[in-house]
Amino acid sequence: MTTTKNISTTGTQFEGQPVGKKAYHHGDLRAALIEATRQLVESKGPDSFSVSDACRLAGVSTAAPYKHFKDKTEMLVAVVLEGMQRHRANMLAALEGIPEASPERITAIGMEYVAFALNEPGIFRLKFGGFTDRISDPRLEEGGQQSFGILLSEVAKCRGETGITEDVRRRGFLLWSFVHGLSFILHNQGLADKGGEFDLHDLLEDVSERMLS
Amino acid sequence: MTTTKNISTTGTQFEGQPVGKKAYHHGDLRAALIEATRQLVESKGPDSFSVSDACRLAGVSTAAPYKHFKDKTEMLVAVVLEGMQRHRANMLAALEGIPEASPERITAIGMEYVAFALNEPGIFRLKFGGFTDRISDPRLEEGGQQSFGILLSEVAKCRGETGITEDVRRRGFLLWSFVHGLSFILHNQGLADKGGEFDLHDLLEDVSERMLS
DNA sequence: AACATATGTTAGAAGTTCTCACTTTGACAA
DNA sequence: TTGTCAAAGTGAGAACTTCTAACATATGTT
Repeated sequence: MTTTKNISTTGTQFEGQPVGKKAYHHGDLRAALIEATRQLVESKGPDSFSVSDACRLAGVSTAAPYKHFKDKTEMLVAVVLEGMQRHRANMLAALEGIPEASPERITAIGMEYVAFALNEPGIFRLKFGGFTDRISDPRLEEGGQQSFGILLSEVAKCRGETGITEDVRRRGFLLWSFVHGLSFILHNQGLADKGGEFDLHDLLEDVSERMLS
Repeated sequence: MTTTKNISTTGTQFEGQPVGKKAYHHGDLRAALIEATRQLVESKGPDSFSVSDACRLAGVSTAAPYKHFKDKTEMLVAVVLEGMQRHRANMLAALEGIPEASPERITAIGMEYVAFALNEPGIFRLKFGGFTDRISDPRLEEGGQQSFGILLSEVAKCRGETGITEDVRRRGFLLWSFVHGLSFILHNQGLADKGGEFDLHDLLEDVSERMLS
């Protein structure tokens, strides 16, 4: 540690902050730590993530995070919650421009679901790989319900229903199971062996139609 | 640590071992550690598993495992491999007595797959939750292929094919995705919310028929 | 019986999470 | 403008981890 003067590495430096001098207070350490955690989870994998690594990346002492998070778990949960929001936003965006009540909308949701698993495997694992199993956080619960709700509403429209009937829930559940499993398999195996030979869009279209008829 | 004389807690004591006196050598520490690891993974969850806990449970020093396993990861892999063998055996056993070339055989495999996820959630998570992603062990690879092979062979028979055609592989892959996703969802949520309202056997039967026709 | 090998043990290095007492800073009231 | 307080940093260290190194003790082969 040779530098007492130091150029900020965060990019979130406040305007009034003199450049070339390290601020004692960070500005927005919470956000910086979440971003550092996200990066590390993606690059090293959730298992290898350590709070100390995140501190090193953010350029603060190892005690600093505990002013913003209860513990390591809460840091990871924060990253998951942020990821889920992006995931939902992506799925909604994927529906833009696709005719209402068409199975293609279901396919589009599935494509986006798989894309998230492949593009952000670290967060996907944290969210669905069991890490959250023993954590009862209403925000995690609620986020999952919302995502499922998007799918259910599309299924209802495709089936010509106005509400979420039991039949809609059942078909939605089956579709969700399939897309979830497909995502996990591709996520695990990186398209290498099983499944890699098939066109993703074809598979999703196929299943959407089978499940809606 | 008050006892120098100690009754073996492992149940795998050798016959010649005088009862009431702790042996310096364990007898089969490798197996005992695998069993301890399995128990802890199921009771505390894979994330909370520590080698030291396993040592305490097996009644040996924390350095002992390293005579049998390269590191912590290798201990967990050993547990996964043993679990996969049981999983395969269960699936094959579930087929007994079910008429050949009937979709009910596919359903039976699915039921067993889900049962494993619910009965041995710790191992299920280790195997499929991403832990093995960065581990390239041919035995893990091979085990997965074998399980998938069981399904493929049943699909082929149902479709009246003699070999594993592309159509068979495609249907098998779709079925597997579904069952895998279903297992994961039920595993995560313990049947609590989504999906718990439906009869498992019905769902599997439904999907098997949709995918085979 | 003796020796080589396998399989234990203790001690400890390096790294982890998290707490505690302390310091610095920004904000706001007087 | 200035004094004070709360928020948000710091360093030190306790308790735990994984894993290594050096040593001790059984086992089985000759």
